[in-house]
Amino acid sequence: MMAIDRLTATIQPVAPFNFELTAGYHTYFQSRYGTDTMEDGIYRRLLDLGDKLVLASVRSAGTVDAPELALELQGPELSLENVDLATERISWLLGVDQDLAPFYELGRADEAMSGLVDEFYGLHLPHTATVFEALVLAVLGQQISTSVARIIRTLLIETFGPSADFDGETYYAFPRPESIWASSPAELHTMKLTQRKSEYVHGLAGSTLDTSVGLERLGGLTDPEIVEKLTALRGVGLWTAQWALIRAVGRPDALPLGDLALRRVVSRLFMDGAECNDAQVEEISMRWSPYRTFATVYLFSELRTGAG
DNA sequence: ACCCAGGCATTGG
DNA sequence: CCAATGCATGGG
Repeated sequence: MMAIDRLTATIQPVAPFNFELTAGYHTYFQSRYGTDTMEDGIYRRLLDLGDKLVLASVRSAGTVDAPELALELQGPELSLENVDLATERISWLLGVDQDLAPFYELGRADEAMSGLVDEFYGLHLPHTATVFEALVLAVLGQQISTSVARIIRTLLIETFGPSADFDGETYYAFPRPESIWASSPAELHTMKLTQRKSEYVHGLAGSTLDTSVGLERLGGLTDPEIVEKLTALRGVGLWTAQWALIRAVGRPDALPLGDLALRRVVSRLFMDGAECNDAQVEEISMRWSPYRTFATVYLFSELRTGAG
């Protein structure tokens, strides 16, 4: 058995950075959501570095306006290279490099958004580790309640995700596309996915493994180019593509039109509760452009915390 | 027992 | 081109 190393590193996010809110958004403000846990002020995630699995434990070592994160890594024979890569991954997962100031300037212009900016001051936007992860999570969540989606996500992760034990606990990373591809739509169907979604998820694994598609290399493309590429995949519509822009690519001006919950929260906060359609959501959203991603996440934070 | 939930592709007019 | 339909499942 290989020896387990324990190394530490520090991360300095761009201020303001509220660690509890940002990690909490990742876990839907619960102690565990999918691959992520948040307990006793410590955010944990198992990082899949390819050749080894490393458990990252992150806690705040600063304040919202002078933020610092203390990162502890556990894994077999950790090299300095491993530490650098893991630090980079955690920085991306927690969106530490985002500058919230331009969005806050826009957001303070209207009363409702101004309230959210105050309430969630320092919330950065967490990211997924891969585009594949964002797409699969979005597809699983299509049309069903978040509580059902959560059960299915956990089942998929614990069935197909790489796992490792640390201090008597088992941790899971998000399934690799290879594992899903090696499965079958029929097997996925037994895991509470619809037959359709089983085909979508299996197909997404195949597309990710097909390097000519370039799913994990979207960085050089414009938003519309990314949307076009993603919506060409079966199971990926505009809503899913926009969430991928937000969660996986980190683009600042995406908007998941078609989202039922988004319509509801916009209706409540900006239309006196009157029902609204996507066209109205889009019109209202323009006041936050080019930072509609931030606006979207702050609106969803309102839902996830059960506020309002 | 019903109805709905952070959509999507498919089908039929 | 637009409207209607089925989908799996847990919670209200």
